[in-house]
Amino acid sequence: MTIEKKEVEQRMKHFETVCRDEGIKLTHQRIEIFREVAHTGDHPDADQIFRRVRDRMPTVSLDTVYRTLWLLNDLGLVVTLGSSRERTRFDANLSSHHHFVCGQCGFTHDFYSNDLDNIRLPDSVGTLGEIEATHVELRGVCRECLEKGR
Amino acid sequence: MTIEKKEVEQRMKHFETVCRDEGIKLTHQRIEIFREVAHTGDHPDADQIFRRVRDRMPTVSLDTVYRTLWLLNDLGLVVTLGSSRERTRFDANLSSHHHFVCGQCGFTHDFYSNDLDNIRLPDSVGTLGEIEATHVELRGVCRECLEKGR
DNA sequence: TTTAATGCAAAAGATTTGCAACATG
DNA sequence: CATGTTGCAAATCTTTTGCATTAAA
Repeated sequence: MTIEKKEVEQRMKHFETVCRDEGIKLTHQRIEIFREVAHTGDHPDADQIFRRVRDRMPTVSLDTVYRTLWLLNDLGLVVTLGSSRERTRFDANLSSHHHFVCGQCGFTHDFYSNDLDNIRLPDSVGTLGEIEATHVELRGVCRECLEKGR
Repeated sequence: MTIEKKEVEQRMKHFETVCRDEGIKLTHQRIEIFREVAHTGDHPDADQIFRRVRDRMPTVSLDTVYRTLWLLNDLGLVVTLGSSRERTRFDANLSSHHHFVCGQCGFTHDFYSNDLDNIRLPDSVGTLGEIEATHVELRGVCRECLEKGR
């Protein structure tokens, strides 16, 4: 799943702006690593990102990829997903979206829904703290696995 | 957070029934490990469970704890939570509930809501696959962290 | 008694860190 | 030029595995 060129450019611009504002140096490595995450919608993990970036930039190291990804996460430029047992995966899609997770193959598909973005929460949650984001996660079996299973 | 005695007993009963039905041996270790998860509501990780069980059963080993927890998970007796960067945590609360996760301290509070259990999903998700469970995750900052921050 | 489960110790992964060399602003 | 960043290699931390011993049914 590839992100539209226009969207990728927008994400790159935003990334550069945030780095400048924060006094973070724009190194080749960081640019290529962010570009890699920004232009895919398939939630790669650190190792996958490492391999893909290495194709274009053979000297890059895995630990730089890790350091950069967590930096991007701290800067709010990427988000992590992936539950406990699997590796951490990264996503540069910052617009409000929800997830359908296949319990069989682990694949996570994004989906959008205005209704879900605006769910009404029970008053009781106000006691727990301040809510910043609401995220719906559907667990199930994806079409591909359903077909394989039969 | 401690679970009511009655509820714990119910969980233990269910655990024993499932094990018998599946031909899984009811060893001391398994009983104590499940009891430990069943009687707490604070989502402990494998190591915490190990330490707590070891207090009562000094010979238990960490790998047995892991093996048992994943077995319980496969049997549908516990559920895992905890996102990528943190250790896997375990929960024996099987009734439909949702989570409030504090982005600061990582603490996950359970909460209940009939409305959320029955959210209406957009038709489009039908194309993704078969949905088994809907789970709402709220991200924010918990009361404790809010107070510390100020 | 038979088969599955445990404990131990060692292995395997994934991720992180210290430090000298290097590139960015 | 000063400082932050990288690459390397080694360390760390969590989780898993092989195997001989032990315990449940």
